[in-house]
Parts: sequence; C-alpha cells; structure tokens
Amino acid sequence: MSVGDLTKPHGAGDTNGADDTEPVPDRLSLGVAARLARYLQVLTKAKKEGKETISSQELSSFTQVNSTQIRRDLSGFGKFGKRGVGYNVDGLVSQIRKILRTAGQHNIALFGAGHLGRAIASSDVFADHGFRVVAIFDADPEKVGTSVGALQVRDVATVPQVVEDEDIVVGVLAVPSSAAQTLADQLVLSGVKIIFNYSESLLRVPPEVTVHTSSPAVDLLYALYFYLT
Amino acid sequence: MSVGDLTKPHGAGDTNGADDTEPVPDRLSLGVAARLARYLQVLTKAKKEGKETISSQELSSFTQVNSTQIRRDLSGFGKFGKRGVGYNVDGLVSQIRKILRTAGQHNIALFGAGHLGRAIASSDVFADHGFRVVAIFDADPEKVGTSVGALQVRDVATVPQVVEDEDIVVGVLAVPSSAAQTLADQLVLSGVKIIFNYSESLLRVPPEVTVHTSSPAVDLLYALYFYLT
DNA sequence: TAGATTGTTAATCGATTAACAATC
DNA sequence: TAGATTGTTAATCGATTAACAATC
Repeated sequence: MSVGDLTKPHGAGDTNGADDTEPVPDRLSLGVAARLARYLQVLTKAKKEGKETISSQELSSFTQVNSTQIRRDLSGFGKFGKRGVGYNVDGLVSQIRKILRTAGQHNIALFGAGHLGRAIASSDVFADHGFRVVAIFDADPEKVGTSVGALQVRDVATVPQVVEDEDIVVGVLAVPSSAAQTLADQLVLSGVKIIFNYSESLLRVPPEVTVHTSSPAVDLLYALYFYLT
Repeated sequence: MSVGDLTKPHGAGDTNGADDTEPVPDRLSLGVAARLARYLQVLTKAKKEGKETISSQELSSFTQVNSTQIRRDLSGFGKFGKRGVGYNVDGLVSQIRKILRTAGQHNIALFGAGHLGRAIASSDVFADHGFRVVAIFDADPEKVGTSVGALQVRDVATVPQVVEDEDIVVGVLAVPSSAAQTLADQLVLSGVKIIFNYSESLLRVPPEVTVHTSSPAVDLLYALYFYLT
C-alpha cells in the first residue's frame, strides 16, 4: 500500500448546498479512514448495549480521539447529529458504513484450525462488521474434514478453487511462522489482495497486496511507555 | 489516557554535541512512540530470520512508514546507522528498547482459558517484547487447577493477591463480553493500570487506567477501504 | 573507486484544538 | 426556558516528504 498520494482532505471541493449528506470524496485520508473505522467499532458495541444516542464526548472517551475532531470528521460528510442531543447510534453506523464503502458482505478465508483459528472463527468481531468466515484451511491432514463451528476444515491444496468459488477478499493467517509465507504466496497467486497476518513472520508480497500484521505486543509497548512516563 | 499534552517534539531542546546518543526527551509524541514500537516489531522478526543489517527502505516496506520518516525518527536519538550499509538489527533493537524504556521484564495476567486465552499463552508475541504471562484466570470452576502450558489456571477470586505477589502490570481480557467489565473493575481495584481488552464490551475505567481494545475488524475495514478505492 | 544509504534541511500540508454561535 | 451538544471557524503546531550532501 503506497501512502504518498492519499492526502486530499475530506470534504474539499464540495459544491452542493442545502443537503444533509455531502458527497463522499474520492478517497479519505489515511487518518480519517482509520478514525471512522474506530468510531464504527465503538458504535457497534454501543448498539449491542442498547444505546440509542451517543455524544461526541462519549465517543471521545472510548476512542481516545478528541471530541472536536470527532465532530469535525463527521461534519465533513453531513449533519448527522442533533444539537443538545448527540448522534443517533443506528444512523451513524450506516452513515459511516456508507462513507467507508463497507456496507456489504465480504468473505474471509481463515488459515489454521488451532486455538487462534478457532477463537477467530467463533468470535463475532468480524461478523459485526460484515465480514464472514466462509472457509477454514489447515495443513494437518488429520484436521481436514473436522468441523469448526458450522464449517469443515479444508485442504490447503484447494485454496485457489475456494478463493474463486467463494469470492474471498481477505485471507487471515493464524498459522505458525514456518507456514505463513507459503500460504501468503498461494493467496497472492489466487488473487487475494488483503492478508491479515497473525503469525510471527515478515511476509513478502507484491506492492498491490496489503498485509496487515497483528501486533498486540506493539500496542502493549506503546501503552506501557505512556504508563511509565 | 489524555492526548492533549504530549506533543513535545522529540529531540527538541538538546544541548549536547558530539555524542552518538542524544538524551531521550521527557516524553515522546504519540506518533513517534507508536512508530518506534512498530519498528521494533519488524526488527524482532528480522532478527529471528537471521538478518544482521536493515535499511530504512526495507523497514519502510514492512511498516508502510516512509523511509525518510524512519531515518528522521531514529536520527532524533542518535546516529544509529552506517551510510551505505543500513542499521545493525541488534543494535537498533536495544536502542529502541532504551528509548521506549521497555528494556525490562513486565508481567501479564491473562483472563480466560478458552481458545483465545490458550492461543495467547502459547504464542511468543508477548515474550519477544519482554512481556511474560505469569498467571491465567478463569471463571469456570472446572477449569481452575488445570494446566495451560506451564501455568495452572487460577480462581478469579485470587486476583488482588496475585496482582500484588506477581507484580502484574498488565491485564489481558480474553473472556466473553458479559465477564469483561467485572474483571476490569477488579483489575482496577487491584491497581493494574493497563488493560488489554479482547472482548466485545466497552469497558468503563477511571481516567488513569489505559484500555486498549483489540480491533482486527477495524483494521480490516480500513485495509478494505483502500483496496476498494 | 562506485554504489548505496544515512542524516538533515527546507518547505508544505494536514491534523489538532479552543472557543463559541447556533440550535435541539 | 435552561442545559446540552453540535457544527464551524481560525489559529497553531506537528507530521510528512523530496532532495541532497556526507560518508560508509
């Protein structure tokens, strides 16, 4: 993923007047996109807890993002809030989904049927955001054919076929380091453009493919630093 | 964690001249700290793969951070690289650890002995960065006393005692949403200041406590957005 | 030497935030 | 109405990056 050319400020160049949803600009800046995704996470949880309305101040306390910035981020796309009241949780969720263009369903292939793989498959973190785990693979022949939730573990040899048949957009690697690069190569060959890496290895992929490496320890280091100082 | 007052630029106010390590400023800016932690993650993996030297360009390709910025981030603290060669991996790891003040060992208590808990306990993501899981808890009486790796699952009633005895700095919640807030409350009462939340719930904690919520789906949404546009 | 890569400058651009009028 | 919270302005400050001399 190149980072150099995504900087058009959101909302720039709008020419319409009295609507309450501005046209979504071509491309959000990296920061805005990241924050919107973050708001969405909190909103989704808030919705589960039955909250109907949320203020920028509340969103701020859960996201660590300044409340002015939250209002600014949102007001760039329309007037979603009610003064004196806050934002409607449901409404805001669908607005942000629209802005992030992730209102649809996206299919995930999961690699590794160990503890981590099973944890991911049974969790609804992904499901809440429109991602569905539609296939699980494991290199261990003994695991192939066994069930994980409603899915049967598949043989990794069938990856290209399954990617095509199931319209898979994201590959999630919950496998040992030793297996990760080979699987990444297969995913790339099969046309998958987004790889989520939970393994310890550094993946080498072509520039058009995005690898996101999970980094709980990095996040911890970061939190610890601000705790220690 | 308040975000408003951490903005002193790194390296500002230095008065020394001809050393190769500048004094570490009082507090890194949020961005620099986050990036340094990120570099550390890649360096740690590179080290495992036997790499002795790494260039800012290589670091850039694995971190998505511009190579100029990497050089700039590092040169703020000293001249760690060799022109024409790059950075020594080992050396850079210890320099960054020193800058982040996380060179020591820090103890973690893990909550939840399900799939996710076991995956975390058996992984070395944390161990690689000096974090050690020293206690595992579970609310299920049937699991208490069973083994997870070298550790025995403990009763959650013993949390305050264990936090004190084992000098626990971080609590990691790998439990269902329904249990998360209660455990967070207990951790706060026991004096733990950093909570890592893998559950689906929004945790309410006092301002001096930092909650980091894991958000793979948020990261995916973000990646997907830039893939779709 | 020739090639590579750092360290650093200088300029730009976006992010951040306090403050407050508008208004629910 | 009184209280609360949004939407927006205006000003500041930090992040970002191209470019290149220094030097391994």
